[in-house]
Amino acid sequence: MDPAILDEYAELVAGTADELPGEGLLHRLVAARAEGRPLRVKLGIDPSGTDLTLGHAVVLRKLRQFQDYGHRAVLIIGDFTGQVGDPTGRSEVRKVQTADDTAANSATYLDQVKRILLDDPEVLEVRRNSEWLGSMDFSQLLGFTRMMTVARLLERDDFAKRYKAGQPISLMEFMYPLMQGMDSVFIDADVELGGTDQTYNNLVGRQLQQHLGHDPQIVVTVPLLRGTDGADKMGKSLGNFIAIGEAPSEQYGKVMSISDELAGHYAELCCAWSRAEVASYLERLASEPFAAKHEIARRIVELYWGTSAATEASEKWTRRFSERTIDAEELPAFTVAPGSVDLVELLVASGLVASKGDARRQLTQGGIRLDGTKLDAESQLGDASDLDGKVLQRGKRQAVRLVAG
RNA sequence: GGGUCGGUGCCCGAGUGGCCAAAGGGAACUGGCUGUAAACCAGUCGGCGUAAGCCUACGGAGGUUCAAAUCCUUCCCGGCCCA
Repeated sequence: MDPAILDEYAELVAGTADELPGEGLLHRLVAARAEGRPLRVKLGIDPSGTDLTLGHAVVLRKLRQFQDYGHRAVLIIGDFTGQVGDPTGRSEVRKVQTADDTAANSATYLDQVKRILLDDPEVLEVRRNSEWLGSMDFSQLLGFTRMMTVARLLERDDFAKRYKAGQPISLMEFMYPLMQGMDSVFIDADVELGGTDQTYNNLVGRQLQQHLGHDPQIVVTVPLLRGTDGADKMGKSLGNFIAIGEAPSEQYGKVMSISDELAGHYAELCCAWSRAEVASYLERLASEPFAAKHEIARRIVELYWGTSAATEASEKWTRRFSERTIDAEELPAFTVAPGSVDLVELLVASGLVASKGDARRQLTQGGIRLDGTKLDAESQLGDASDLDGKVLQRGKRQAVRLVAG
């Protein structure tokens, strides 16, 4: 066998969680090569939110890798299925979205997706599943429903739990995996990518294709990226995310604050590195963790904002946190009303503390600094004009630049 | 439809007339140590007040009582069992 194909295969499955069936991708690569065609690699996205995070980026990067090898990414915007809502991992019936919601969301999604994928019609095909699902008639639908059994649908963990617990499962939700599978049929997918939480849905696609006598798609899943807290998967609702559109210094700082152990995980999933690069990174991480964290922070910022932004973010970080000098220009400004200033009230007004009680607590504990000098509850600030340009800080991370009003 | 158990602070969870802003754990925040890592140690963790204290809070609304998260009525929501 052509060693180049083996190598391509190895890169494509690097950092993935599962390949079903095992080595299926390799065989499909070989077959496609023999036919002189690229693979059609499907990824469905659910237009339910707006900001893409590094978590979403994992699977998009994997898709991009396929593009880099000349395969065709078929991105499916679930504008139709989005109105149903993916029941995956849900313990209750989900609210439906309106067509307007999904339309607005998918536009912002696409903008962001194109920061990762190659936006070239040769290797990118964007489809909306309303295209085929929206106009399907009832008899056609029944044709598909015959290919799936209730028992199999009930195997799904979340459905099984809900069923057992006597919680409602709407018939509409029940149809969801089937709809996702139909997408694979309609766009004729060779491969479907997804997070490990999508394994079941993706396998349904295989089953439908098989019933119709098509070559069933290979299912490749990627691990779910853990959030910056290292505990749960990265998610917007958990507040443990890094958005791909976030400012360079924010991204840099957030990456620096993750645990060492997580850095390896991010290196594999967020950096678009080859196997060899990841391996050598892991070595550096073990011997020189701090430097290695800088390296990964830099890499991630670079991917979304470019080299010079990454350099700048890195320098800023060092000034701020290693040398402990605060670059006032970078901080949000807070305008102090003229006249004499009450410290506690200023802290509350600036949003650094949650309440006056909180302000006093922080003062007692030495958490408040003005231009680097610790303040206490007795500290007098004088007049607003004396504060102009000074930096008021809570703890290590939160600070505002004061401006006399 | 019947029975039964339950709904407590960001989350889990104890409390079953006063000693309850409510045990304990987790999360979070601050300090120390550090590499804005982890681990560890210390403090804080409803609001207002320097404080005494006041206010808000134990699913909702009423009531009993000097006093209710705790008792009663009613309503809403959930689990389990039966039909």
